[in-house]
Amino acid sequence: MLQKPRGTRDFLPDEMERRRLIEQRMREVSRRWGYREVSTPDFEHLELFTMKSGEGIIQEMYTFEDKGGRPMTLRPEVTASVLRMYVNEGKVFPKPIRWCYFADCFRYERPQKGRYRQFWQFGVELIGADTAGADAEVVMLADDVLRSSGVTFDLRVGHLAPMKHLLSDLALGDQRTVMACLDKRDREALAAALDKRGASHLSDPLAALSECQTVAEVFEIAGDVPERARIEETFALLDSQGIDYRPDFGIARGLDYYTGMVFEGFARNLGAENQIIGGGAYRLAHLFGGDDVASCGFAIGFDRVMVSIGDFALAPETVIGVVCMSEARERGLEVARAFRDAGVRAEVNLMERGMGAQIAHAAKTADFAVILGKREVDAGTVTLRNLHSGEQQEISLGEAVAEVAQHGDR
RNA sequence: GCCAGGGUGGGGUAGACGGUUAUCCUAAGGGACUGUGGAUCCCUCGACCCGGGUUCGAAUCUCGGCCCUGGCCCCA
Repeated sequence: MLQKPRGTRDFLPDEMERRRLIEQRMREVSRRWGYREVSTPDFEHLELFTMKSGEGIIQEMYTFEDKGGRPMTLRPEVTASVLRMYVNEGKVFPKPIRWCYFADCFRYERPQKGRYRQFWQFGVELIGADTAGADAEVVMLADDVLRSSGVTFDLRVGHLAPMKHLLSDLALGDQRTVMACLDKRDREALAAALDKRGASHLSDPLAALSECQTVAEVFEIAGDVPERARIEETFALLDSQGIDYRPDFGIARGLDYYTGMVFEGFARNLGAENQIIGGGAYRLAHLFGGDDVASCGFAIGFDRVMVSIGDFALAPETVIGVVCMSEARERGLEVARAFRDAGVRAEVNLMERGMGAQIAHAAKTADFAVILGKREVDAGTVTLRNLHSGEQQEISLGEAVAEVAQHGDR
């Protein structure tokens, strides 16, 4: 049998409804903060992503040439596209710009728990506000969105400035290597990397930086960095709103374009792939030919959130099954339409089965059966049978619709 | 790319010193039943992941691949 491609998934209706529900909550929370949804192409010029992240990521992407020989790729993430869109057509909008998105992305990686080759991200980008308030808003929104989904998570917020300040004597490439060790919490590799570069004296301060429980401790170690006021203000804003997070100045996020505040979130009940959100302040627009505008955003691994919260019961929906004998087929369509017009999900019989079999089927899939035979057609009535209680009555169509509507959801 | 464990009808499974027509449950479709229920009974549908090898004979042994699950690396 033909299999679906590796790392992809099929979603049955129950799961699709759960996904739509959570997705909708995320959108709704973002909307309330003023973040309006945007959409960008599913594929882009390959160059967009190599400009942002380097050539090395090509092997992780679904790249192809279009029929004109242009190098293209299915998007591996959304931030680059949104910033490209900003440069293309968003520059004239009043700042700050608040956008959100929900989109599937593609990466050619080894699938494992919570990691798929086609996966969905919900994210926001706040463009054009270079302030502590902007940094704090993005973290607070992330917290709000994640809470709305019902996922249980730990949030860690940091800033790159103290770490970079300590590493300022090292070459840029060396800084990156050391920061990667820090990000991974690999103290041995960290010590080795520093030793090799004649910077062993930084080992203890850097390790201590990762362990800091408060912002005050950070500056005892890193000294009075220029970003100090902004960092203190950002964290004070988070504290003032009771956001549940831990300061973590060991977060490096490994990427060149992050410029200041960075944060991550982890689901408590997932395995190796437990990071469900990552974000921070960055500068990208200038790479795509725009102004060097400050931005801040996050991306949530939607599928991991869904894995983390697991299956949950959906709100039941009242369903009626139209049971009709062959002489009532057209009447059955009229009756179904009346229920649909009233907002009720109505399914007509299509199987040319006997009445007993139709009712048996309706009993499995519906809450009410609306029975139509010669008698009802002649009398202009319907027989409404409650499939839970077994009670039934022969009444007018209008009365039946009212009865079902009043019943509400199961 | 690497490591470990797996793969039998749609779902769940039995069968493994190699040997009849591959077991059972469930789901689905039909019938008993042309005006009333999920019961019961009967029938039907439907599987050994793919390919090579060993063998008279492979679901079973062997090799390779694919896929799944988890982990490593990576994680924009």
